[in-house]
Amino acid sequence: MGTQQHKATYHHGDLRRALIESALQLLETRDDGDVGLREVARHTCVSATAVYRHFPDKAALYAALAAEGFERLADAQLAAARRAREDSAAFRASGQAYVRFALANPALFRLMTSHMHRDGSTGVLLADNRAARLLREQVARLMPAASEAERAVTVVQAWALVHGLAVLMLGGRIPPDAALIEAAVNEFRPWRH
Amino acid sequence: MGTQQHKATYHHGDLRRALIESALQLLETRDDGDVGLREVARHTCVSATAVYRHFPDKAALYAALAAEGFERLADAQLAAARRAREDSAAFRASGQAYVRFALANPALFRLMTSHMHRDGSTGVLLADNRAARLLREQVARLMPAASEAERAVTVVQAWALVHGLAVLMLGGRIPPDAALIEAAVNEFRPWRH
DNA sequence: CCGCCTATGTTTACGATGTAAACATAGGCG
DNA sequence: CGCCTATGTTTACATCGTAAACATAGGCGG
Repeated sequence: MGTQQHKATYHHGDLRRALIESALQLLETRDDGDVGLREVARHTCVSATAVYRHFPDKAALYAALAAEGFERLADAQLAAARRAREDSAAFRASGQAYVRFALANPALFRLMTSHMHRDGSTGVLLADNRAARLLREQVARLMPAASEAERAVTVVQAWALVHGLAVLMLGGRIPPDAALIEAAVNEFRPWRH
Repeated sequence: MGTQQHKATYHHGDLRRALIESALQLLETRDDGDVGLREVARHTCVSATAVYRHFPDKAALYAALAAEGFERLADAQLAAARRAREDSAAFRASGQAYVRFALANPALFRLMTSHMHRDGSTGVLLADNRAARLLREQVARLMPAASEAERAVTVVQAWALVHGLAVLMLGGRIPPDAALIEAAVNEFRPWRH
């Protein structure tokens, strides 16, 4: 079955990491973002309460998973942006990458966004900021003449657009069509007046 | 305590309705969209399993709540649209109403969108379609010269924009600022080329 | 008007979950 | 070498969703 192996020693080498990867692995088999504490413990061949040696509670596990997810999302966006050889193309590419990431990792994406852990203690905001920083830089490059406030609004618009696309497509309220993603993202060009 | 009263008779007058309203009432006290079957039953002064006489399972209750929520959302948008005396103003007003509804009813909105019941048996899609229909009509009026495909893309963009705004603000990733809502929604005018 | 039938609630029960507390062991540091 | 602490296990409990068996109320046929 899909369980991990090793566990040769009583003391697991790095259980924290193993738990996170078990959970991520389990998330790929689902479409809702619910993993279950005991479930990931089982999948890691470890006692249910062993999780509590590495995470204070379920929310903390989720926070770690979300952090990992945000890292991967930012990586995907940066990679897509780098593949483009023009600023506006890079902007659009990273936007499309956002939506594609959500569609490719539905459960993980849902966990990142739906189970929003409001406490600022986790690394989530930092990871999130990597993507946010890229977005701000892109907008600044595309709208050099605009005021800071105008750019801020554009940042919010762009983020909301791709996030809304992702969520609506994941929820089945909009067809998860690749062409539609392209069209909806590419038509967004607020810096032309 | 916040519990309902009556229950004079053994047979509740209209328990189904009472359960739904208890649940909606409970949702107002939360910010995550989780109500709990037993919790609703308790709040209605009724046995836990009585719920199953009116809903096959928890998902069905959620579907009913979501349906109710979508009705209210559509009402809010239609009302906002009617208050405007110009087409583009109505369009913007109903968009802002969408976001404001989400911020005013965080738990209900989250229940509607996050716990997406994929089965098409419920009335959710119908209610949802009331708002979707309004949106399509508005876009058609605003872009009379555009092709059907262009309009479809604009519909998706507009929907994604307000939905993304709502979700990101609810998640605390964007400040839930009234001025920001206005700016982000009003700057969206894709029918000008 | 009476008695049964069915719709509607209740009780009890079961498995699963998140988590606290007490216990066990392994491996590094004195 | 022996203890101490970090890490994992066992046991236990409250809660949850839900199934099954039971109870009652109130309308309908006689």
